[in-house]
Amino acid sequence: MADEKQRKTLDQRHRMSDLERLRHSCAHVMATAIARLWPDAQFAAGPPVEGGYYYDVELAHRISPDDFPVIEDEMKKVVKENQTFERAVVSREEAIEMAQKGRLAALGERDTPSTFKIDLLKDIPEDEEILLYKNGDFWDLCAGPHVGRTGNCKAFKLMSVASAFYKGDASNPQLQRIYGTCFKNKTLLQEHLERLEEAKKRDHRKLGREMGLFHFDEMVGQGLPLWKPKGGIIRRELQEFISGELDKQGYHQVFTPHIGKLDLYRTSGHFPFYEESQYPPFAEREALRKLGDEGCTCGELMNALRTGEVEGFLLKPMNCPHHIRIFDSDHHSYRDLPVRLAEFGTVYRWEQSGELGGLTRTRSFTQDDAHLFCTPEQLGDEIQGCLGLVKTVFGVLGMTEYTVRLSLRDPESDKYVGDPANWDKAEEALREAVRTLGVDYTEEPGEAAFYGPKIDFVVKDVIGREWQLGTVQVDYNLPERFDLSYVGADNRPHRPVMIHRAPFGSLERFCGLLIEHFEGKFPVWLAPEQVRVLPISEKHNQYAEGTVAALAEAGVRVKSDLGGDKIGAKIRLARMDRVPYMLVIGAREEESQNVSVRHRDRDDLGTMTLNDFVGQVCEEIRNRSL
RNA sequence: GCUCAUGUAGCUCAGAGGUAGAGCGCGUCCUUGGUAAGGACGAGGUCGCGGGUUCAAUUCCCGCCAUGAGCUCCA
Repeated sequence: MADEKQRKTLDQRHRMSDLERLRHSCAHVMATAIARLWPDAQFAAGPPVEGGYYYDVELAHRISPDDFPVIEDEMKKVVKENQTFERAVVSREEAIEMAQKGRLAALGERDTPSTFKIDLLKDIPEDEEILLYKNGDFWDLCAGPHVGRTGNCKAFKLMSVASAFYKGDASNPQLQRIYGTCFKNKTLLQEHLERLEEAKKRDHRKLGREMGLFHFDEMVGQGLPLWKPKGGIIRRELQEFISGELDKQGYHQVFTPHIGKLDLYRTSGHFPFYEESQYPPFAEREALRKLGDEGCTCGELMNALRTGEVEGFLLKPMNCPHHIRIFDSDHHSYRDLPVRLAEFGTVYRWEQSGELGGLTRTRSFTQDDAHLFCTPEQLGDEIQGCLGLVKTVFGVLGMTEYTVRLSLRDPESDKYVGDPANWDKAEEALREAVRTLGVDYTEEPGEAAFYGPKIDFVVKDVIGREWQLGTVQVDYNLPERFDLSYVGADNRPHRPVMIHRAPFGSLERFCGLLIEHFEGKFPVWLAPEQVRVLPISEKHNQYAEGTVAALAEAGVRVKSDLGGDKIGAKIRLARMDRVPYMLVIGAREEESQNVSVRHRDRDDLGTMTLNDFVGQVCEEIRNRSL
């Protein structure tokens, strides 16, 4: 697996774009500057990444953003010196000798060897040649390629410093990772920095607070979102939208408790296998009392829960076991299949504290979950149905910026359960379905769940992080573990295949990305407040209230601003609240029984009768127009 | 979970070893104004929580909690 990844990066290096080549070269310029400032620096890897580059360094001095100007000044000198990037092919022995003398990723020989470079050398396959690059006195182990001269790195900036485990392994030491970016010229760099600033304004955490959509409360707990009334409206609208689609596609909605007996999860295999990422189980009161009387320790209690000696309950980390028990509560003939059970199911997972963030990663979240039980023959059609649903959902919301990932098993690994022949069938069924979908997709070997392959829809957030939203997963494992069966045409029992699917994935995460996608400017059907009525003076408050009543009667979410502000201020406020429609009401409107319509983005839409406006807005809501 | 940073009014932030300030928001009053900010006055803070150093801590030190970035993880 590590080799696989290593190989991939190597491949990518040889296929670098011009910009990546420039950024990769800038990483060397930065390393040169750091080596001048701190000669004891030990460098690991320094590749280009989306938006820039980084270089990992081990250094006694803790680099902070305060050091950036100093490093950048030194980098400017290196750029000004306009050193040539020279490529050298050396023997393995020569490379190792240089590394032993501390000569790699350094400006001269040192007392200490270039430890990380020695280790990286070991990872280069025997049949591959060893490449070094040098600029000035700075030699580095590097497959390249690079730009011609350091003078090409004209427009760069150091962005941030963080830490990263060496080779991405949490058991390895942590290095300081310094991020920078580089562009062909200063204008492009400036534009990039402005884009980043703009993007931050769309951050769902910022907008969520400003717009009063959700709240995280220290007293409630980390990663446990509270949906406020306005966010609640968005969530409810999304659920109603999905429910409508489910009805069309022959799903049955079910409701299940938020907890289940540990035995349920022992059978599914999730306990104690995923114990570390679950809220701890709780024992029955009687059992606790008895163990307490016996002077049992917490450790002993946990062990007893693990072995099943003491029965306990778990907050549900997923909905599948409950749905499986619903399926299994009836006898099924092949004529009944597929059975499609759906639920907006809230699940609880003990995510690592450092992983939590806004709505995108939480400890309680609600999946728009469903489990389909079908015959092996039905699998292909059912997958296509699921993918179609995901595509429909994304389409209605205008989310076109997604990538599709087909996650397959790693044929080398033994972590996967089930019959390889079934895996082949499932992978082929998914591949076939995603092709039919007509979108670009990437195949990712080794990314499958342990119980089956899957297709994920992935969307980026404002700072470029990728998040999995919609997912369709094939599962041969759980039907086996729960010994599910249906009666076939041959009157004999057969094992159904299960599909797990969720178009949104998690409502929390989806809403987070949706907020960023719309910049808080939701389409009318989703907007918490759809229309605001703005009387020009208090003389028209009564007519305004009548207008509000008429809209509310028609099912429109409407409010009025009856305060003493001037109309300009009221408009400003409504726009900042991102209300789609504003109705300006004054003497002229009251006289003619009309309303003046203004849109948050399209400005003045002219005057029309209240009835016409109600008709238009209701139509827009009904169609879920964008 | 790890590394680093941050935590001051509802929000955005300034500040200094001697118990606090701005803008916005909020409240009251004046203004009744035609398409992105009318005016006056006022209320609001145990300076995240708990220890320590000090005559004195919101400020310095330690621990915890929370948030952010990155890494690791994600059934």
